[in-house]
Amino acid sequence: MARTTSADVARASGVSRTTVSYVLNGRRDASISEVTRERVVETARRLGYAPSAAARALRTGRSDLVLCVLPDWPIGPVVDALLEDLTEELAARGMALLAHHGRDRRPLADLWRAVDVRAVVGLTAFAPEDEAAMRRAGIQVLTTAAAEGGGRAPFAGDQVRAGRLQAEHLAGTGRRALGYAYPADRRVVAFADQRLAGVRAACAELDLPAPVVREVALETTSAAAAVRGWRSAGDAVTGVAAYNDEVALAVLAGVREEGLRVPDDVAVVGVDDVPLARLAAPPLTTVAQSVDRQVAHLVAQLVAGIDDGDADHGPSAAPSDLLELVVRESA
Amino acid sequence: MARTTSADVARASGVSRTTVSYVLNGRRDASISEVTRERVVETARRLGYAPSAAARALRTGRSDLVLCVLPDWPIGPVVDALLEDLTEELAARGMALLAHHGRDRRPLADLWRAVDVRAVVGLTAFAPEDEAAMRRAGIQVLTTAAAEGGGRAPFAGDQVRAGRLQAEHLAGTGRRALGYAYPADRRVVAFADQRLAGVRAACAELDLPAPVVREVALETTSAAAAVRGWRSAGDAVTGVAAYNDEVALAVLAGVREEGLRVPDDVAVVGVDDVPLARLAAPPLTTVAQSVDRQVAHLVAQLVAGIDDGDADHGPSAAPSDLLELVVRESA
DNA sequence: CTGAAAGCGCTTACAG
DNA sequence: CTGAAAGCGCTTACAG
Repeated sequence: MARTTSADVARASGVSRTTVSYVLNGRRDASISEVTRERVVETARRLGYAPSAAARALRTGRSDLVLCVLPDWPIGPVVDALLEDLTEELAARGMALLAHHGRDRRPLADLWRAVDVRAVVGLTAFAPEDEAAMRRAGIQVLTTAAAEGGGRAPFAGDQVRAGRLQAEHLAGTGRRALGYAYPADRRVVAFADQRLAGVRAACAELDLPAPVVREVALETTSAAAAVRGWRSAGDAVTGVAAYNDEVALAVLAGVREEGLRVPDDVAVVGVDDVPLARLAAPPLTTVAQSVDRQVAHLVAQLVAGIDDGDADHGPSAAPSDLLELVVRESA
Repeated sequence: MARTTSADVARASGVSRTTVSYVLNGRRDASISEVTRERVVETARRLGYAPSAAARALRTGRSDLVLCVLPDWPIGPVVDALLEDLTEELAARGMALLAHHGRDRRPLADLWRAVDVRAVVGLTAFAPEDEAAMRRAGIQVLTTAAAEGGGRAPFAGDQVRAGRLQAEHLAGTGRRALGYAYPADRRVVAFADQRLAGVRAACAELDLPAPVVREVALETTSAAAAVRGWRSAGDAVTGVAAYNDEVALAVLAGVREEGLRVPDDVAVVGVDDVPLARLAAPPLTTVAQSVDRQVAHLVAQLVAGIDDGDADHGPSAAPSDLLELVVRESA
């Protein structure tokens, strides 16, 4: 059984394909009689007619598909929320969003065999040749990735400031010798380095010694080893800034393992405020990132870029109140 | 600057579009001289030629795009791994995978305006009219969702058995009055109900009283209230099966809050074995699901369905060794 | 070994 | 108010 085409609908309703197209695309200029309109709509419904996206794209020269290329690091609730919101916003503009989950370094070129896209939203940086090729093909490219070495992370606000907030809080509660719990997951180094830079900068400004960096895997033994290292440093570390809440939870376990107490012996601060942070023993002090506001900001930026067709929208300044220290009991 | 077409490549290399098409699609039957072939390939590269997916799809009548419709519940590492593997497998077959993240109940029909797809993989059940429409349009539909009321979850192995394993372990360590910590997140009820059914079944078989079900949100106060409820039940509950590790961690916090000890006063078992499970205080006993094997099984099933074009592949039996109890200190 | 031509299903000036 | 016709860029019998 062949696919239903607009010609089928035209024949069945006794009009030309032109009229079918006008009716179904709601063009107001060509005034079609109400009777005809209804007949066409009804026929299309009855026949289960779905226009060919390929034919439309070929004819109009533009696609209604926006592709979102996901980053290499594990995607969490922030990206999830972003995708949902972006899907919604684009749908309101007649566009559809689909996400590419390939972790492979395979060039995007392979994808273009399967789909034509109107715009590509990168939550990660593109290979320069990929980006050039896309622009040459007339695809609009929006990247939220920071320039190499820039102070801004792909999104999620100002990572450097997150580290700064951690160190300032630790210093504010009287800790002078700080440790930094660096993540073992290599996919995440770009974030980690920026947060660590923030801790370093704060230490320098506050006349504290530079933080003692130790890698902490998500296991008690790894964390315990790090804790021993910190305690036996020249100045015994009394405050630890962790890359994120998961790492902070590992540090908590390591401190327990070593028979020390939090925050009396060692204070610990995380980043993210995951749901589990408040359930930790003791409840974790952390830097929360406002997902809602971040996402709203990003979506607005992307939609603006797509609306005016300007491919050169760099990331504009994020609202400055995206980060917030949540003080609980661990520091 | 207009887009580069196969006609441009043909002109620049002094051959016909036929030859360009043959060369670029690697058709062996039409024997093209090696010299010509190389010239065409080189010219295409130099011009940055990318065939129009729309034109190809229109002409061949088939698309190389496979769409994966994601479920309503929060996507975690399992789905992530699945998407990666599936992307890889399909790429090897010249197809591309893209994911749809819309949580909306908006009909899929809107999506067909933007893309033609070869197959749709549903990690969630489709509305009957959506599914019918897709099949009518010649789209292959593969669903991993269990039939309503069926014993198998969308994927991720046998959820009923996970609950069974929890209850059996608790009973095996001498607990007779069991509690069930039901999740507050409504998106996850399908899973929760199956796991709970497993706990119920095991209790019945072992001649234990039915489990006392309490909802537990991811907050200490909510969990503490549940713990009080369990302790004051007719038979004071001494073992709790939690929906998953996150909920189990909340129960741990609630037990602490009430001044009780785990596992001496109350034993707790989770499901999932998330990285944080081993970092809990005390380390969490849980039912691990082998992500790798699950994913491999699912991917094989889906790829088989796409390869032979048979849309009627029901979920075949999963390997039985997907679930494994990991005994740590909480039970 | 290579080219001219048809046709996939749509949209849209243009003519009536 | 509605229709006939062109053309988007490709692939593929078919002819040479």
